[in-house]
Amino acid sequence: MRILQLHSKYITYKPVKKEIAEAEEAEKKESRIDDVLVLFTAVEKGDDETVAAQAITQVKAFLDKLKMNRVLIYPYAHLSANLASPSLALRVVRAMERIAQDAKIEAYRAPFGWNKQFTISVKGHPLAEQSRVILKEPQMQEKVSEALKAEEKRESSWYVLSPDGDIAPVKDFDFSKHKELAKFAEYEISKVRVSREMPPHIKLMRKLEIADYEPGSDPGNLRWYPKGRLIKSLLEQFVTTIMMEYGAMEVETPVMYDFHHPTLSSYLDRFPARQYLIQSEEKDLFLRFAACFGQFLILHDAQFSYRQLPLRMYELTRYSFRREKSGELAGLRRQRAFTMPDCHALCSNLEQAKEEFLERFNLCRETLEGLGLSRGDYELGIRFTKDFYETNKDFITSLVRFLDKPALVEMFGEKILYWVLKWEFNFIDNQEKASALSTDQLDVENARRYDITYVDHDGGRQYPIILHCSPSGGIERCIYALLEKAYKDQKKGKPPIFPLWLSPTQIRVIPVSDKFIESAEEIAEQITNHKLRVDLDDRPLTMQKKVRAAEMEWINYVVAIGQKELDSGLLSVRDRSTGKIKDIPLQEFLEKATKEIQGKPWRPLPLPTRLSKRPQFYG
RNA sequence: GCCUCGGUGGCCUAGUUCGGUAGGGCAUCGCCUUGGUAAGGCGGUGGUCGCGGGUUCAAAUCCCGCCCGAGGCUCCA
Repeated sequence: MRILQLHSKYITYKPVKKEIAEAEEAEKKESRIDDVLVLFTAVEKGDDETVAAQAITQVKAFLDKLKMNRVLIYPYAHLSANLASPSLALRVVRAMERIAQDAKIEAYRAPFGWNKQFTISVKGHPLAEQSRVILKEPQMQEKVSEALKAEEKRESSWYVLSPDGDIAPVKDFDFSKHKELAKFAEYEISKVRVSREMPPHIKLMRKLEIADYEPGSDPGNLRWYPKGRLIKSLLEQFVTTIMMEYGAMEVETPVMYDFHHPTLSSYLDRFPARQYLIQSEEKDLFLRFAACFGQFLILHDAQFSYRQLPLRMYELTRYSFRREKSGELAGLRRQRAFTMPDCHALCSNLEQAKEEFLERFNLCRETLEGLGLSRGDYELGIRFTKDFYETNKDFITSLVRFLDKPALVEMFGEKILYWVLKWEFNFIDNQEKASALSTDQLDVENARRYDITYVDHDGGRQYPIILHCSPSGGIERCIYALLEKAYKDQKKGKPPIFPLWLSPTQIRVIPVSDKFIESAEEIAEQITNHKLRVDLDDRPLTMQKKVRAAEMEWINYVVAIGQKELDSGLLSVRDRSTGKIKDIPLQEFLEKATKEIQGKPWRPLPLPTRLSKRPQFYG
């Protein structure tokens, strides 16, 4: 028996004419049923009442889950090429109706054997559309055991792996010195959280005029204000530079792909509900959710041999699209359109892959360090198959040793996805939720799927091992982590602050009265010449108020200009990180600030230098 | 998508229990003040109380539907 099950707002149907001699008697009149689970049902050879009962049991379970109780059994032959005889089929659908009514389900049935006209409105939630195949008992057992096996495979167990190689089940590990790891384990394993607050970073992303929700778009597609665009752009530039230095070749690939492309569709079949779909002329297209597609298609067509391996390819995807469920979207933590650096490396064999993997692990650590997240700010999660661990213990432990703190481990009985080893750096936020930043995977499957081959020593074709890495994770998510970290600092009594290189305004010059605006402007110009982002508060406000405004914007250095400075030649610099005011010569201050941002990308101030000329985007 | 809670000038918020002229603070604009490191003073503009419908003499307030947000569930390359 095959059932196409549709949770519908309503269905209307009207018998038009009898199709077969055995058709039931029915009136040619339209029926309408609201809020109903429609079961388009095809009865196949070998089905009987036990199959009908089995079908209703499954449907009942589903109804309970959706808290509804109304079904329409709609005989629909087109689902199967192996139909039962009409007389048997009629018997079976009648049995379904009866069994359903016995189970206290409000059951309706469309007449059998008629050509019917119908209109249906299907609800949009993920469970609304399902198909079922129900087989007779003996075959079913086989099916069930297969399903069970699949279930077993999916089962994983949790451990903590220490730098010395000790691996202990999570319940036996002493977390007293590893509070953040405990939170991570809690989140990953039990996923129990209670929070009624708005995530702090969402308030901050608005208050600091970084980004905001865009009501004119789809949820999870953000608008970026000038300051946010600057921060994001600096991070993008930073990560891209690291990738180029690592030896990756930067490419750019399309954001949309043919839904029916032979190679892509097999990959896509595994994530049918998660894409944005668009139509153009006759084509069905989907928006990419990572850079894999474009890079793999390039690599499929490219010519290369073992001599060019490892081969590294990189793209900063602006954007990657994932149509996450609306309830899962949260500010800068998770969007439907996000920016992800994605780097693949093709390796000739496991040995080379392992070496490459370690190099990238270190690179990821440096990347996070550079953007202001140190070892203490994230937790390592490692996932692998049992087999892979058994044969590569030292290698896996070496990852943990690199970071020099225990990692949470998820071990799988068998390979269920395309990778055998994967790790992530996870940031734990103020609500004790964990989000992956950097990640790398060791993929032993997709080269075959995409038919990516290299020429080996002997001239034969080989499938490479593919590593998939995002050195920083989503760029938006990096900003989320920085904001949440700042909020953590604030709770501890430290001033929240950005690393200097990421601050939209690094230095603010405040004239103590408007007599000094001109002198302040001259100072500001000198600072700008040193590639520092400086602005000037020329508004007719009191000095105190301007200082307050600067502090609320998280500006790293505030420089006051008045008669005193002009006389002494020293600058009066307020340092946000310490709250102290120091009088130092301009040159010395410039050297200090320049040193602080050494080696990091720079972009000019994204707003008018004079505050009086600026719009207010929020608040 | 489901369940729960919420939505009041650009921002924060009082008022909703028990229906009766929407009130305050910040920001913005104007005037006074020209200042020394986290809020100087006075005055003005700005709201069909998320949207649509209903009940009522009367709705921010009660009822229904929808939109948006948060939390939970589910899902998560």
